[in-house]
Amino acid sequence: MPELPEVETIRADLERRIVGKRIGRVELLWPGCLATPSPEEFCNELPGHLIERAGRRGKFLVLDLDRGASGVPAPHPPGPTDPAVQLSHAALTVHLRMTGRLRLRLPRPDEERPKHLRAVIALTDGEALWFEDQRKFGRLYFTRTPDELAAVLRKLGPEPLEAAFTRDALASLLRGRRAQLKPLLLNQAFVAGLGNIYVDEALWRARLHPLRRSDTLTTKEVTNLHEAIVHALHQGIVNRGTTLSDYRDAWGTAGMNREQLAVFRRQGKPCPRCRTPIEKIRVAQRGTHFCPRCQSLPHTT
DNA sequence: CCACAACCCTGAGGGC
DNA sequence: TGCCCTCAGGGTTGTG
Repeated sequence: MPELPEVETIRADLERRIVGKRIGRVELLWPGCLATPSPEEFCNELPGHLIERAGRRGKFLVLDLDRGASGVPAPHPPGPTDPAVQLSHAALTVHLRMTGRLRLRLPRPDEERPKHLRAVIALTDGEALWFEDQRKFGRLYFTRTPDELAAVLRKLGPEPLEAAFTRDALASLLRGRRAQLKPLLLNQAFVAGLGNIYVDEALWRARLHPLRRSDTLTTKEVTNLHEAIVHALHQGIVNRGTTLSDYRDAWGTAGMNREQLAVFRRQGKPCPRCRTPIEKIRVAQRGTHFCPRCQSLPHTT
């Protein structure tokens, strides 16, 4: 399940390898993976665009494209320093959801294609971006204006690894919320990029019970939670992501963060801090792992 | 705002 | 071998 660290790993790898390259032929092997626009528009309009940047927003990978469309004049030709130049760009956005993979490879002429290949974005230098997805939850978005891209990303909360996400910012977000911590942190509108793995890991590090109500945290606990979120995500990135079964980076290689996990899918195994066996419960329809001793729930809930 | 559940989907693993 | 059931879960949608 690719979360922020996994998407960030893929983004950083792609950034070095595909920026400045041009998109060639596009194949949709399973059109259902396309969120927007129509398959015809996608296959006809995407080729020719130059990839200018590999960005990320939460768990979305955003490839910024030039305006492409050779020969089509801009609606209102801007001057060379006009910010509208930036704002006019198209984008190819990917959400990997559960089992999605994005791989950059040099296809061999006679090779067999994997069963779960859903889309192929060829580059004009001969390489190709493969979008694979066993469970068909992942989605591609081709947007042609900043407004269209903004509509895709509009519900996302703040980026937890940006400078603006301070301890005080988290405290301010928490103010007035009364949900349980686990579902709140999974909510992408609250903070963008956390998923089941890193929420469990962050709550363990902060010594907070997943069912703890968000409006009962002390100042010190908010500080701990902030530090724990940032630490869990950074550690995931340093280790190039967590591979439980499906996740692979842009070269098809597994991440190494699984060995560093304190609680996730470690039920019955000793807590790295206190050796108490890790427990697994179900919260918000998600498997939730925690140390019953380190992360005890106050009697006041 | 919050909790809950169905839905989208495939493959792995258990029971018989 | 094979069939049925459960489980895995990110995000959307709808209900209360």
